Amino acid sequence: MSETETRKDTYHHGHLREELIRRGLDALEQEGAEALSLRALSGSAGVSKTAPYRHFKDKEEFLGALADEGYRLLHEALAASIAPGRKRRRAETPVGAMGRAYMAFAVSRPALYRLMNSPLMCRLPQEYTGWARKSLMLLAGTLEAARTGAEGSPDVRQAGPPDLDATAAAWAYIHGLVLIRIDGLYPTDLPEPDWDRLAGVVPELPTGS
Amino acid sequence: MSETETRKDTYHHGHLREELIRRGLDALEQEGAEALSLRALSGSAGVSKTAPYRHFKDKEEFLGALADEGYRLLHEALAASIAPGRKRRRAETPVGAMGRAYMAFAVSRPALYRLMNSPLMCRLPQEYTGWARKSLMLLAGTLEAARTGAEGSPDVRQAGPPDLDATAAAWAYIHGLVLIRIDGLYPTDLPEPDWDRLAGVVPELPTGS
DNA sequence: TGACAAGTGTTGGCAGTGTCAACATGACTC
DNA sequence: GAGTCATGTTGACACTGCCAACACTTGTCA
Repeated sequence: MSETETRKDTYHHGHLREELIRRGLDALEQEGAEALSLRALSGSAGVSKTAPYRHFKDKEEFLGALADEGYRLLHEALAASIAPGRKRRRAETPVGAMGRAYMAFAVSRPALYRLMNSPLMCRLPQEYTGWARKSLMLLAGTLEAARTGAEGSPDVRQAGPPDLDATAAAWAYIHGLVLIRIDGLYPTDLPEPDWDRLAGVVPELPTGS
Repeated sequence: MSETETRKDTYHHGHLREELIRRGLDALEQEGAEALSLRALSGSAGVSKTAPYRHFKDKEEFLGALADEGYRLLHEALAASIAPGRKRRRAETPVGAMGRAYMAFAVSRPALYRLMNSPLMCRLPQEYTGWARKSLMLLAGTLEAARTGAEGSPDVRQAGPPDLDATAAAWAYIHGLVLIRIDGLYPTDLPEPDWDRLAGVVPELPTGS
């Protein structure tokens, strides 16, 4: 029996839901999303193959729980990147710092990042998309603070209606950048872009019609 | 028997490979990539479940063939968007026209677009990535022509070494924009961005370190 | 023309998956 | 202490990708 496996000595596991999510996050990066199997996960947790169905309606809902946890971690990382006390690179803007933190998160958990941004998300009930929403709003608030010249910690509540097109554009840029990198889409025989620098310079969208 | 099905009257099908690809592209958009099954495809083509394995090593290679065909179509669409005779919107740049064509392609075949940009691509042998490479180079050439002020049809061969970081940035922007749209990631309770406009204004990357 | 080889399609089978219905166990409540 | 409910188990079904062995057709070359 591998040391990563546990055997339950009681009929009821106790924290199966949490353990499945924890093991799911591990397996995601280890084996990839395609290979992630509820049965295998149950087995390694020491419960029967159908035990997960007491906690999740189906596999999709389980993946939703993983994604939600991913967004919680992402939100944490983004918030930390612009925390007041944090030491900054010279001439680094909050938007740039957040872009780099976003990139770092995705690179550290590529399979989870993919899952978090898969079409599955829009089919999920709201209870699984709370952190996703918060993460996007944190980005929007930071962009808005930069646009209106407000320094310090951004607060989306006081900044008035943000420029949502600009938010979408900045999000698109960093999202695309991250995916091209972690999916290995950039041709390997070309000199590799400086991903980290690019993540730090979120381009400006030409305004107008 | 459905009219979309065929029954072969000879032992050998004759054009099974082509038919599988054609049906695969259809099924991809109809049922989604997750539900795409070689067995079901074989069945609807009127051959046995293992017949595809005479033409493709495994499912991944089949998906690679679909993606390659997708990139051929994308290249076709991008090239048409900047063709000399084509009528242009007022004040539309070649880069903008190409961005809009890129968006239109992805929206018309979202599942195929996702497949074309999945991590699978970097595991594929070169014979399946030719059109992908050509498409990216077409984008790079158009960006380079815009950057150096050359008008008319871009030719990556004569433009000298392109600014690959700028290419990666522009690609990232439009790629991210497309994915956020087709994957339905943008919160539905917020006013929807003007995707088509955004696709037409590829932002400028601040130069320098 | 006829033997042979290569290409293509078929059959049966294996291991693995998600999911369901029926049942078992244990913890919590009155 | 009885009953209820959450949680875990067993067995089964339909489905998948893929493999080995076999069958049919076509083309090649003496």
